[in-house]
Amino acid sequence: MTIKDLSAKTGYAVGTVSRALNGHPNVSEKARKIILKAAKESGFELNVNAKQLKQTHSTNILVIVKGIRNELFGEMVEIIQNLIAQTRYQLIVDYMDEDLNEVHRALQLCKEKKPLGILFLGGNNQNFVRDFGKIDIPCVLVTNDASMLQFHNLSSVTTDDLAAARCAINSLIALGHRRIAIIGGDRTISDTSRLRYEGCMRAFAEHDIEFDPKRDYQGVRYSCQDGYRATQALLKKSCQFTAIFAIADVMAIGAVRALWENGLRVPEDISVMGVDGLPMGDYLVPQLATICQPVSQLAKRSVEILLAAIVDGAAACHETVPFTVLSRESVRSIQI
Amino acid sequence: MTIKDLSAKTGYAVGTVSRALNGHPNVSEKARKIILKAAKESGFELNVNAKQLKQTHSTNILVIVKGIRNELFGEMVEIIQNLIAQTRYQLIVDYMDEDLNEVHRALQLCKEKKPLGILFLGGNNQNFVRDFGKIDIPCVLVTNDASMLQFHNLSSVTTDDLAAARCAINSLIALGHRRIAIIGGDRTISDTSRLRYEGCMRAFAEHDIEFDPKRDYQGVRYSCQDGYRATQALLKKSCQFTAIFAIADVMAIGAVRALWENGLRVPEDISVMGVDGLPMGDYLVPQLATICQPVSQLAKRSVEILLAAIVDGAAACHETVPFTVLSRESVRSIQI
DNA sequence: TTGTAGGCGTTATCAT
DNA sequence: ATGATAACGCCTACAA
Repeated sequence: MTIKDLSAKTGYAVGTVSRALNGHPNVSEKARKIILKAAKESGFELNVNAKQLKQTHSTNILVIVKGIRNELFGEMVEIIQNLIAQTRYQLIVDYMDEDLNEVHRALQLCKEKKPLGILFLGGNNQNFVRDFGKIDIPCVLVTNDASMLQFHNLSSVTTDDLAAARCAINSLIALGHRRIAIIGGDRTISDTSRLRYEGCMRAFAEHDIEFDPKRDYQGVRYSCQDGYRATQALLKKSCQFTAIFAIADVMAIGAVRALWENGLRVPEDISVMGVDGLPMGDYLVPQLATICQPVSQLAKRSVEILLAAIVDGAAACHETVPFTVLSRESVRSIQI
Repeated sequence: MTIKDLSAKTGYAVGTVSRALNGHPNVSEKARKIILKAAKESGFELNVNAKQLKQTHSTNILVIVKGIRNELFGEMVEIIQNLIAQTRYQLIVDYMDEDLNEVHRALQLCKEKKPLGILFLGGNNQNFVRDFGKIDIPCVLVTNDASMLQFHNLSSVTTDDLAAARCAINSLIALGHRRIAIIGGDRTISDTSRLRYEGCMRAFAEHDIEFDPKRDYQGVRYSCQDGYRATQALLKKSCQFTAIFAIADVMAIGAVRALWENGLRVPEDISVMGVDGLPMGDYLVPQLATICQPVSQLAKRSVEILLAAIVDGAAACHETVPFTVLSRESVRSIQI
């Protein structure tokens, strides 16, 4: 079943059929009705490949999600879906492995889907430096700052990772903590990990607190298990710290367990703080203190910025949306 | 950049270029080398649309994942990736919304990608009953039993949801529990929810335990928040139960919190058991008792069955892989 | 082994 | 408003 068959069936030429099916103007109400009815009756669907092969531009907006397992991205995709559904554009969501190059993927999908713009959820600045030049449609990098990259068509919307970590540490310091252990990520791979580490160091420096990374820092992957192991390692080296700051909630969850197994209670003996604001954190015992990324705002601003660029040709811009400190049960004051 | 350009560049005809690029036989070693080199140098990539438009069959295997948020599926996709990577096939993963029709989606993707077979991760039997007849390639439905459907090209690999729930209840009964509250899902929508509920009823019946669904059952959605709310509702009606069985770990997590807020400790006052075997369950305090789905086995058998059908034309079959009871800290014996 | 040419189903550009 | 027709980039007979 092709538009040719539909053309034969209705008596209209293929061109008219195509226009009717695509909602183009210059089709009489009568023709449109007849053609749409015939299409529906025969269960006809446009051949995507042929369509995309021929089309020079679409009304597609592309979201490339790097890291399927990231819960925040799941939430954001949903919000973006809803936002785009209210426009005349179509959203295409593409999930890809964390270890592949998202810019290559984007390039490929540009050829294939001819999108008007791209939203990158997660990404590695290095990949952008190398290959983004070949992309010429408006893009927004979400959760990674791209202001340094200076591409005229690449915006970014982020929370200030450095400030967030600094704020977390500061809030612990304000509660009287001086020896704070840190569970981080791989700073050589992840910009976020690097910035959060940097933020911690900044906070320590501001309060003249000496921090010994050899003793009080572990760099691991984003998982409960790694948070657990990191904490075991920290405890083995020294258990003089009064708080742990983990740069991801899942790590913090593992940390709480490890502490518990070593006879240390949270927050009575040790305070624990995470980052992300996972919905689940609210339901743990104790509730997990965390720095909450404003997921819906990130999504909203990203879409707005992308649409402005697509519709009005707005220039690239780089925005920061504010985080919030959720000081919940897993931290306590040790002020005298 | 098209194969025409490549043809001009290398002096070979487009036909030869196409054959070389696709690893077809009847291309001289010399030609292949020259063409591949030219392609690499110019960063050439085949136009997917044109290719798929023309192709009558591919070496694609398709995975349709229904429910992005399901953590188990995330794990399974990874395993499937690795398994397929060792074959001569290419894996295409498609994530779709929980509330859309996966068989429609499959039909669409069949036209577009011309896959040799499909793996459905999650799915609703009703959708299959209605529309699966139009699909004529081997398929495997994972985590939903399709034996009743009797399609010659639809296999299924499942854990026995009914038996799993029955086993969970039985294990609680064995520990001395008689009044067990249940947090379930929507039985009208989800086969899994229905079967698990059924399993619970079976266990109660076998032990001559009366179960009052009005009092001790709540049907909600799969989330911490819903588990929390369901538990609040249960407690409001009666707090005579000694255990809660939640048909998903995330619900169980919410339940623990709700109990705690009502001054009830787990497992001292109330035992809590979930289903799924989320990795995180191991790191909670208390560790969450659960029925563990054998994710890697589900994935492995599914792939094996699909490949057997594709390669050898093996008949459809319906397999059950065994679950395991993880009796962890969140349950305790109340035997006298 | 290599070249040639037709066609996949659609959109887009003309002309009507 | 509609019709005819030329691409889009590739694959695949078939011919050489």
